[in-house]
Amino acid sequence: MRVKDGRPESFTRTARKAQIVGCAIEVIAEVGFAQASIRKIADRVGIAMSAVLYHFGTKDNLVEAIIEEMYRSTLAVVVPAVDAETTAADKLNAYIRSTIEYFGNHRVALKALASIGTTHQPGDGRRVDQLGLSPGIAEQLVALDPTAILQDGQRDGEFGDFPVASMAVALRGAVTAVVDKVLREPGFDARAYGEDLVEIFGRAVGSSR
Amino acid sequence: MRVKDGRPESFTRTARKAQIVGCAIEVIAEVGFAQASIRKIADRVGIAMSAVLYHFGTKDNLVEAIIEEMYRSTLAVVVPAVDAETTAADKLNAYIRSTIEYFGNHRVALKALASIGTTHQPGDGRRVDQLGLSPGIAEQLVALDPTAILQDGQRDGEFGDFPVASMAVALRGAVTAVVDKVLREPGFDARAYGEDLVEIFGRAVGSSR
Amino acid sequence: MRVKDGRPESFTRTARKAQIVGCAIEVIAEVGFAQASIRKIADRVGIAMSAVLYHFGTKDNLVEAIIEEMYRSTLAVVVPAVDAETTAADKLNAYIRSTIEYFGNHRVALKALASIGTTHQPGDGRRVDQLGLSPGIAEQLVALDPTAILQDGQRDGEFGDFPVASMAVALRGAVTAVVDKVLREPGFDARAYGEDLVEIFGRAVGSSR
Amino acid sequence: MRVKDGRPESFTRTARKAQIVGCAIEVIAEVGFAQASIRKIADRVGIAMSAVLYHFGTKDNLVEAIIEEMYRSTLAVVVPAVDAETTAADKLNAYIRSTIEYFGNHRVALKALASIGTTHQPGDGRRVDQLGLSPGIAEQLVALDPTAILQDGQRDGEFGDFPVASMAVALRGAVTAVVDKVLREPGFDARAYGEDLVEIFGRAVGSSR
DNA sequence: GATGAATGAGTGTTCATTCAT
DNA sequence: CATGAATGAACACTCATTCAT
Repeated sequence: MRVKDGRPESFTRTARKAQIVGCAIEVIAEVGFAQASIRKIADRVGIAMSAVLYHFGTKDNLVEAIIEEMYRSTLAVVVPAVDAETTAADKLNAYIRSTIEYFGNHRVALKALASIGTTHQPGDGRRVDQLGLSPGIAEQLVALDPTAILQDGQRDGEFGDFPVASMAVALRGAVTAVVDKVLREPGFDARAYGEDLVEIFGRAVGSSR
Repeated sequence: MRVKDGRPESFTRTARKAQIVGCAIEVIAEVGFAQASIRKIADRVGIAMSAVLYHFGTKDNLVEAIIEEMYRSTLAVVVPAVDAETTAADKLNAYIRSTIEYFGNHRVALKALASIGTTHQPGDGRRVDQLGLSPGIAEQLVALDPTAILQDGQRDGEFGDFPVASMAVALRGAVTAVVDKVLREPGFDARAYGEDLVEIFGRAVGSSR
Repeated sequence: MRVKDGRPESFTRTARKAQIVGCAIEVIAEVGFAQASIRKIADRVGIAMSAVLYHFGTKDNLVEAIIEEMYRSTLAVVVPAVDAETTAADKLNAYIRSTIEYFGNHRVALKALASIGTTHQPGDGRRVDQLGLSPGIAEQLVALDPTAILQDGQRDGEFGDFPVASMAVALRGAVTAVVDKVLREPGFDARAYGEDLVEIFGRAVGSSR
Repeated sequence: MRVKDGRPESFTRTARKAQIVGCAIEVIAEVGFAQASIRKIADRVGIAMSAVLYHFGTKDNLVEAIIEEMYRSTLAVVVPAVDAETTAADKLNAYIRSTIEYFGNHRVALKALASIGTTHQPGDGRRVDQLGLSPGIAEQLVALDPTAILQDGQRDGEFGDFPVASMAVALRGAVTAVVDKVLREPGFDARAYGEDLVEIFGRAVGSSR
């Protein structure tokens, strides 16, 4: 609607939008999504409430921009880390370590995302996990699911026998648990927990190494 | 409020409150906490909006009652199951199985609770995880943390060597992951996942059995 | 939604709603529908803006109530007047006189209705001329169309030969024109205009009288 | 504004303004005046919203330009048609036919004008029917009032006896009624209705022809 | 015990207008 | 000539809460 032609956004505009997204994440993390009104977000940026809507048109669009930004930054950390390894075991460990490292470094954004995830209901029919999936993002997103790594490891005989699907669910659950921990206990040592997970799941998959 | 003396609540009153709590859980699960207004809850019960407030005084109080009810019903399933067993390994398995069974059977309530957990912000200073902790509940609540079981198993030589704290976090994460699964995939087989978890964590704790 | 059972509205409620409808008509007539906000209407009544929405739920509902009220009061004047006559010529004259008399006496309401008619766009798919048609109203509404009278008069030989459909359109146009006149020229003598119309259209239909 | 000296508008400028007026008419006809924002109009033209204001300074000015344009085009059709005739009866018929023909051919513009007429309220004190009266227009405007024709016809004995003022009002009402018809019933045959009006009012004025 | 009426604070959104470039 | 950024006022609507009955 706002985009009449294919011309890319101006630099100024992109910067402003990034600034707004950043402030929105902070506000949501602090007061929760339900209490994070556009006005409060605008106040944090230091602009008028209508300026936020000028840039995003809708609160839904702003939320989508936030989610997309979260995907982008997560992938930027996890994908290179996993791709740098060759064996399944090393990839699995890289997955665990990089994810947990990211979680440890982005507590505020995570808190915001968690709040959005369970609270927000998009105006169009979409579910909240269908937001932010711009073309570039969607194809990379499989990288955040460890299922492929587990399958490869089993096929190549690197790992022992275990139910892959359940192992993947358990692994993602154990990794995601760090978010809660990190939010509730500011002093929680995410890195150490990551190392422990490497050991625990190393044993669970029966790594032959 | 209105309870000037120590006289316990009348039966009618208790029943009404339970009914309201039940409907509130349903509504919250369906539309999310942020959209679950007192009016919608009252409509579901079939009474006037002000009747809800007559019973609970405040929305915060209603939320607290919901959370307390959730704790109570969870504990009623998990505690007996764990207590029925004697060895640490059996207790651990009972913990996993009963928790997951409960999660599988109370999807609606879980959805509501998840929505409350990340959305609600009590009017008084308290955090959302400090709600619903009436005296009877609080002392039982350790039962929902597997740390004790893991420690006992290690002390008695039933389990091998592993970082207890991290294992507990991972275990709770893996168990809790079933909530997401169950909410997103209506056909998800929670029981089977529970059995897989028994096997996976059996190996992870190096059960000498 | 608000109506849980079939119980009719309380007297107080009905009176309040009528009062609001009345004030809304005044405000719309004065500033035009587009500028007639709920707040301004509430201010005129002397209640809070949210009280208006408490009673009508939606601005659309309020508009519909206004239109229904207009239909009701118009019909209450025109229908008895026409029914009191027997010959087609007398019915035609009664139609012209009663309609114009009503228009002369309800300038404010007419102005409001005219503004609504061309400005308002209901939120649901309906067109503005489909609003306010509660069962009791809809069936009486044909009485506001002179076509039947013209046809009867022609069939019975009371009137001469003329194109009925076009005559009906012209007649309604000539009658409705009084609204503009009356609104623009406060001193306009509607009654005299009505008598002139009786004469003009008497000649046009070739009344054999 | 910006026109410091008496220099007339440049050709480009005039063309742009005409283009904007044209698009504005379309948009207003489609969504109604109340919903026709400057942005939507600008989008239709394919220019920036602020460009519209650059040309007209104010929305009120744009509206005035629209109304003036409507007057101009109506007069361009009706005036020559009436002037081409010599007798009062012929002038009357030419008035009816040309007006209705114009209405039949400019439904979109009429819809827009009708919406403006009842919705718009100019910022300065003026009424909406005082807009668009640039010097050239104002003096010609009497041509749209059939009163003079009726008077001449009566004076010269061409017409019979009837109340001139009321006849003029009725005639304009009957003619204007075609606008409603044409807007509501896309298939309405305006030309045939015009011929019927010629007959009906021919009889009503007692044309001695 | 329970209700209907009413309220004030807050929500997202639209809009005409201004201004530096 | 024309634009994009920004604004403040207004809008319809939702909500938890109060209170007399």
